[in-house]
Amino acid sequence: MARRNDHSREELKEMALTAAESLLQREGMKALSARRVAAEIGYSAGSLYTVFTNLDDLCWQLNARTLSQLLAQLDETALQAPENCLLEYGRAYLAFAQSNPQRWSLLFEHGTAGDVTAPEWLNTRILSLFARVEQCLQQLNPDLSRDALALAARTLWSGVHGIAVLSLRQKLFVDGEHPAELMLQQLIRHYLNGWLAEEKQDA
Amino acid sequence: MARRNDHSREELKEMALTAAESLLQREGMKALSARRVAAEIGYSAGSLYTVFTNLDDLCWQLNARTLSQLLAQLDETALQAPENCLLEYGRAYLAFAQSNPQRWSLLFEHGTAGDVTAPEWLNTRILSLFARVEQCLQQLNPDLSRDALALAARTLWSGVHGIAVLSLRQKLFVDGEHPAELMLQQLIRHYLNGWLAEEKQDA
DNA sequence: ACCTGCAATTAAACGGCGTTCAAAAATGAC
DNA sequence: GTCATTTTTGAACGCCGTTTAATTGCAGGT
Repeated sequence: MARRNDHSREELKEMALTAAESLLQREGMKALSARRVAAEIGYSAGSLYTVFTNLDDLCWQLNARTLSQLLAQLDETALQAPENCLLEYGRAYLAFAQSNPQRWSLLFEHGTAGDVTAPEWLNTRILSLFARVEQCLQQLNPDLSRDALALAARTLWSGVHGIAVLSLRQKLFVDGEHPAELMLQQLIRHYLNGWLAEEKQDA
Repeated sequence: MARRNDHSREELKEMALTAAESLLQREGMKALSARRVAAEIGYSAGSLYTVFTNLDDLCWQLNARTLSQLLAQLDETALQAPENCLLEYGRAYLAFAQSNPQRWSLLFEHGTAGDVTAPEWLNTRILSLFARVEQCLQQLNPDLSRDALALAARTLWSGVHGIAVLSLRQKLFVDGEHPAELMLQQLIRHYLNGWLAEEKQDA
C-alpha cells in the first residue's frame, strides 16, 4: 500500500498524467486504462478517482498538456522564421502530429462519442492557436475586419488540420517522398494567393 | 433461440449491419457493442462471430456502406450542377457529415488505435472519392500531369475534410449562421484562384 | 414415426474495463 | 498509547470482446 504523504495530491496527479502519457505513447489509446495507469505509478485504480473525476477528466488534462506543448513548438518555429510564419506554423503542426501520433489522436478524437463535451478551459487553448494564425494573416492584410480575419484563419487552418488528419491516417494514397509537406505548401500558397487577390480586388 | 434457416447467413449479416447502423445513430459509438447489436436482432453475441471475424470487421463493413451512401449522395448533386461541381461536392460532404455525425465519426475514427489498419477494399472506396475531385480539377485545367492533379485534389479535399471535422467537433469557435458553408466557399474559391493563377503563370 | 448426423445457436467462461464504496491502513494530535 | 482523521485499498457491480463446449433444431433415411 502506498503510504500517505509519500506524495501530495498534486504530485499524484502529476505522476498519473506523466505515466498516462508514457503509456499512451508506448501502447496506444487502447492501453490507456485507469487500472494500467495506476499500476504504473504503484497505486490502485481507485486512487485515481481522488484526483480525477473520471477517465475522461484524465484524458482532457492530458490533452491540455499536449496542446500546451504543441503551442510551445509553434511559438519556437515562429521566432526562427517570421517571414514565412504561416508555412512554419503548418510545418510544426504536421511535424507534431507525426512525431506524437497517439497524443495527437487523443487530442482530437477523445470525447467524440455521445453527449460528453470537452470542458471550456480546454477549448480556450484551441482558440489561442487560431489567434496565432489570425495574427499572421493580419500582417499580410492589415485592414480587414475582425470577423473576416477569424473566418480566414479558421478556413486556412482547417485545411492544415485536414492534411494532418488524412496524412496520419494514411488516407491520402499518393506517391512521393513527403506528400504532406508538398500539400501544405500548395495549400498555403494557393489559398493565400487567391485570398490576397480577392481582397485587393475589393479594395 | 433463433431457429436455423429462419435467416440465411447473408440475411443475418444484413440484419446485424442495419441494427448496428440504427444503434449507432440512436446512441452513438459507445453503444455499438456486439452484445447490443445481437440483442437488437434477437440473436446471441456469439452468432455475430459466424458472420464477422470481430467487431472491427463489423465496423469496417458498416463503414463501407456509409462510404457508398456518401459517394452516392456526391454523385446526385454532381448531376444537378455540373458547373460548380467542386462546391457541390463539398456541400454534399459537409451535409452528410452533419446529418450522419455518428456514422461519419466511425468512418474516420475507427481503427485509429494501435496497429489495426483498415482493409484494402475499404481504402479503395476512399480513392474513388478522390477520383471524382480529380475529374473536376481536370476539367478546370486539362493539361496537367496525373501526379499534379492527384496532389491538387488531395490538398483541396483535405481542406474540405478539415472543415467537416472541426465543424462537427465544434472546434471552430466562430460566430455566424453557417460558418462551415462560408468557410467551404472561401476555401474552394481562394484555393482554385491561387491554383489557376499559378498554373497559368507556368504556361 | 423414430432415429441420427449435422449445422446453427447459445450459455457460460475468461480476462479486462470504469466506477463506487465499505473496510483497512497509516497518520497526526493529544 | 489512544483516537480521530485522512489516505488507500480491494472487492464488488455491471459492462465489454471473444472463444468454445454443449445444446438445440432440422433434414434425410428407415
